[in-house]
Amino acid sequence: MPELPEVEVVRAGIAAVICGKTISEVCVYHPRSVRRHELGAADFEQTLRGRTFAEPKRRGKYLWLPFADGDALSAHLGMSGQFRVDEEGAQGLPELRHVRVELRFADSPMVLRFTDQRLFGGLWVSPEGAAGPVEISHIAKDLFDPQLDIEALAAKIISKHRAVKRLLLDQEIISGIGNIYADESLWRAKVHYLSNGADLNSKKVKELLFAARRVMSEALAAGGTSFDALYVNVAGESGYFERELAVYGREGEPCGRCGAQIAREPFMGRSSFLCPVCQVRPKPYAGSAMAAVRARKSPGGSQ
DNA sequence: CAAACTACCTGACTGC
DNA sequence: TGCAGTCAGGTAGTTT
Repeated sequence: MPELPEVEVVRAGIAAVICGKTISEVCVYHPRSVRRHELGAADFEQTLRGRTFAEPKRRGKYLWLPFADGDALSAHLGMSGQFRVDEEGAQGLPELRHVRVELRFADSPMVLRFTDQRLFGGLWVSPEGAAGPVEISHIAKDLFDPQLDIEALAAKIISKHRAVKRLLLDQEIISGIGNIYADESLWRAKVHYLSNGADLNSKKVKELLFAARRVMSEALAAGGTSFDALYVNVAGESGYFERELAVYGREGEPCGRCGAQIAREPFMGRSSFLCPVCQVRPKPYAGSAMAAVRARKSPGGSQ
């Protein structure tokens, strides 16, 4: 499940090998992987030939690989997308399953493969996208972006009457955070995922954002989080941050701070892991929809 | 207009 | 052994 640290590991891995290389051949094996390329798979293959790669970029979980001519190859890994770099005809490689797109180069025996079991990810060409594809202009800056205005971000979060985990996961508010690092950040800052943005003060929100930046920095240094073969770097290797996770995937294990059992609760159609002691559940709003339902069921009753 | 909901996907796993 | 059902979750498009 690639989030910002995993995508950055991939970006750096690609950057180390494709800068200055010129594409000679492109094969699309599954049209869904290029569904965001509006002119279709054949055009995707044809238009990429002869392009020369410059320095790969990233915002949040999106990647774009600029070309020397000002266009770019954009990418999102979705749930299971991977880039793999191998030598043509290399021996002893494990069979790559779910190869969707292959790129070969005029000046190198390297093969760049995009693999994706679940097809949530994809590639497309962004005309004049070298400085930032227009298709991702709605995506907010991420916590590693030196241009990020943390005060403005904190103010935006505090202005929202929505659960803070929804806000962390909203890529139009702050990008790069997915389910794993959201839960880890909330645990570190001792904030319950159901807390409303408006429940928090600026100091607490910034504490949460700094926790998120820190946990993702640590994950990046460890090569990312790998639960299974669904996330690996461009050489097919797993990251080591899974063992450092405090709550995610640790239902029933003791909290590293207080010893209480880590809980798992359904939220937004996925799982939220938290320490029910360190992270105090907020009282429901008197005016919330849930409070209205309770009031209707037990008129005059109090919570 | 903001917020919430749902379709898109495949493989691993569970229960009968 | 087989098979239906469940879960994993990021994004875009649709509905409320």
